Amino acid sequence: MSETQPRTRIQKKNRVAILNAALDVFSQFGFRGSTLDQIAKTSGLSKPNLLYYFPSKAAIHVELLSGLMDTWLDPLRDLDPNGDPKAEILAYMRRKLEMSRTLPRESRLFANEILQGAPRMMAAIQGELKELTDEKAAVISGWMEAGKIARAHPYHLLFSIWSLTQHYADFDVQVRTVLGDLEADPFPDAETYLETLFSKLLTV
Amino acid sequence: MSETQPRTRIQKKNRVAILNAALDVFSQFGFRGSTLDQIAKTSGLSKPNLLYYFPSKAAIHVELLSGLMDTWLDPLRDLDPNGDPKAEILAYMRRKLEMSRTLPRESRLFANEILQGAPRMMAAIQGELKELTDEKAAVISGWMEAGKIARAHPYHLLFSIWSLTQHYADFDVQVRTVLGDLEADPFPDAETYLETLFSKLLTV
DNA sequence: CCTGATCCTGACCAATTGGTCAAACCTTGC
DNA sequence: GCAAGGTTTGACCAATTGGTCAGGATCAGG
Repeated sequence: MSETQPRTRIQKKNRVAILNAALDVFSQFGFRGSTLDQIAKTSGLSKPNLLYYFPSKAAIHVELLSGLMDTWLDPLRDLDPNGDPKAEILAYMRRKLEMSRTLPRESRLFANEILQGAPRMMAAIQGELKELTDEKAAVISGWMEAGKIARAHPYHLLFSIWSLTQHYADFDVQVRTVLGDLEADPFPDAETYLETLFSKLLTV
Repeated sequence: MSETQPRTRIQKKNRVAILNAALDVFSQFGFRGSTLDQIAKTSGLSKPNLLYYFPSKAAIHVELLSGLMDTWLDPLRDLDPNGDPKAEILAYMRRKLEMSRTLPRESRLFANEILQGAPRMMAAIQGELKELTDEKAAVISGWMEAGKIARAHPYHLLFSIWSLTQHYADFDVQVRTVLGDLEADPFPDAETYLETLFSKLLTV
């Protein structure tokens, strides 16, 4: 069944299991590097059974990506034009960092897609993402012109928040290896560091 | 021939052509997502001919990666313990940003490898990269303790330089799309922004 | 407990994959 | 200009790929 709305409890359970397994696999190997057999084995279902719930490998990927963009933009949507400028931007950074901690696979899925030139996400980037970014960049520009925070390129400011926070999900292996302790949690120190970085940048 | 040293001019030319094509393909699709046929077509050689110069697909990938780590660490090696602290760190950031501009495929190849858990690069990360990072983090720590620059977590400072500069290569499509003009060069503004960011962070 | 719908599987398929090989084709140095 | 080695290729192979299908197993409702 290729229906978007699961009809039975079995459908609900298995679709979740498939998407979860597919997220594991796609986020690590990208679309072309992933196979239905890997997803089947990871989900515990048979390959023909995957294709009973989704019409194709591409359909599974699209389903993951289409759900992703919404989640991805949530922290930015919450940036409040009426809040305290510096506090709002720092809170946004913290929400993005929290997403990297709790949803690292989603971050990697996104990174993989962009690395490949965003073949299946171009529309969402040109649409939702660009529109929201334009809107919030304008808000930030307003704050700067009003002298509430220091001047800086608003788009590159947003890029830097994306880059710095997602780095801790996408380059997790590198971060942990360089820090030496594979088990230790790098996020507390990262948060402190990033708070200082942006606090100094934005202080007039 | 799988020899590392090309013996004839034809060998030299074709090995370069193959590695160049492989860099194109691997940097976009990762190891598993790339095929010998793609590399063959991109390089203009036949598939059996590829395998005359390299023993396997994996050997081409390894050759690219082993050359990469050295290039990758060059800018950090040049960080001079005897130079002016703030100027040295800013210059390091500029060198890294310049590498993202001139070697975006290498940056993406690296990103792809790390995203997949660094299966073929773990040794280099635990070795060369960690050692050099430890060494330079100690230098930076020394500068901070001497009051030459403001205190900040030295490792996360380096992570932030890596993350911010590589972002402009790895997420190029997104950056250009959000900025609106696909043709425009985002790097000048990026450099100005990053100079401000790190200048403010490091000023005591 | 029966029947219709849902769910699942083994067997299968054509295309693509990484890789081999013998034979033919070039270069190069004498 | 001719051998000897270097280069290239078409034909081929076994394994893997995404996907199909007929039929059997299981479930839900009456």
